[in-house]
Amino acid sequence: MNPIFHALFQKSRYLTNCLNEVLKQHNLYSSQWAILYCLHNHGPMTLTQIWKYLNVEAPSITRAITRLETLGWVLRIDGEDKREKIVALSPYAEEHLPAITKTILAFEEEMVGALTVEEQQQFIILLEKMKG
Amino acid sequence: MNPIFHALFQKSRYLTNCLNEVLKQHNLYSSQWAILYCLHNHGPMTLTQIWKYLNVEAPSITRAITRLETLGWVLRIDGEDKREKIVALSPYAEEHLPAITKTILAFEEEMVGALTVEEQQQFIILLEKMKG
DNA sequence: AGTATTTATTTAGCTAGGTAAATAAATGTT
DNA sequence: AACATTTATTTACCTAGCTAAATAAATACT
Repeated sequence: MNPIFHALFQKSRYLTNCLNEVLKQHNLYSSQWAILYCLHNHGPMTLTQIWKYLNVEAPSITRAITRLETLGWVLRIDGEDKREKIVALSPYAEEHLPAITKTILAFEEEMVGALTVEEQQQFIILLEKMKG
Repeated sequence: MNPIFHALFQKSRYLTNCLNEVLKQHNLYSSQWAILYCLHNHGPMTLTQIWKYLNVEAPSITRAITRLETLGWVLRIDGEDKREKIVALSPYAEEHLPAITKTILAFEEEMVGALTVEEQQQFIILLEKMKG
């Protein structure tokens, strides 16, 4: 097997584990944070907007949102189109996001700090080149 | 969030999904194939050797081996040290591995073919640079 | 208007990773 | 030899992705 795949999968697992470790102090998992971050940038979104943006399937998002709702991070609001549910950050989330963002920025600096900006760009270009 | 992480996680998911798709014709999942490939290269191994090599936790391997055993791909043999179980490829696996390897090589060529050898090396170097 | 199709979300059930704790055999210590 | 510690595997249970199918609302068609 091409070592690229082994290396890529392994680093991906490793980084999500690290991210989960770091997010423990905020009682969050990395996938939950991805959603909060998404909502923070875009404002309230429908489930469909979220899963399309994050590039995962709908059921994963349904489950994550349900969890985030019971934990008090997000609110589910009925849309005008009664089929869709709009998801928004709760005041609790708004309040805590700055501290979490700080944690994340430190984490990213630690993980990716050894790479120059050019190397980071190069890395993404190479990633994109795998299967067009 | 640094786009590197988003891109990395996403490509990792995408590639495992593609790999699963391609392995369907052999009735295998990517994680199962990783173990078969490992055994093919190293010969019979203990569970501990396998999970250390693949860099995952022991319970994931226990589960996968149990599944591979009931499907007839591997055999579990008691070691001299009665605590450890030695895992070996079954004759069935030995028989089918060449065809599977062929499938995998074609898949890899498709996925990584757009990258030159230098780019592939560069990619791995950049991956390694993330968190030393 | 009534029916068929599409779209948004959810449910059920699968693989695949993780941690924590249980079990059983081997090894070390006194 | 008896007891404590370490090591290998397993079990139980969690997150997190996936597909397939169910449900419910909106839209299109005739």
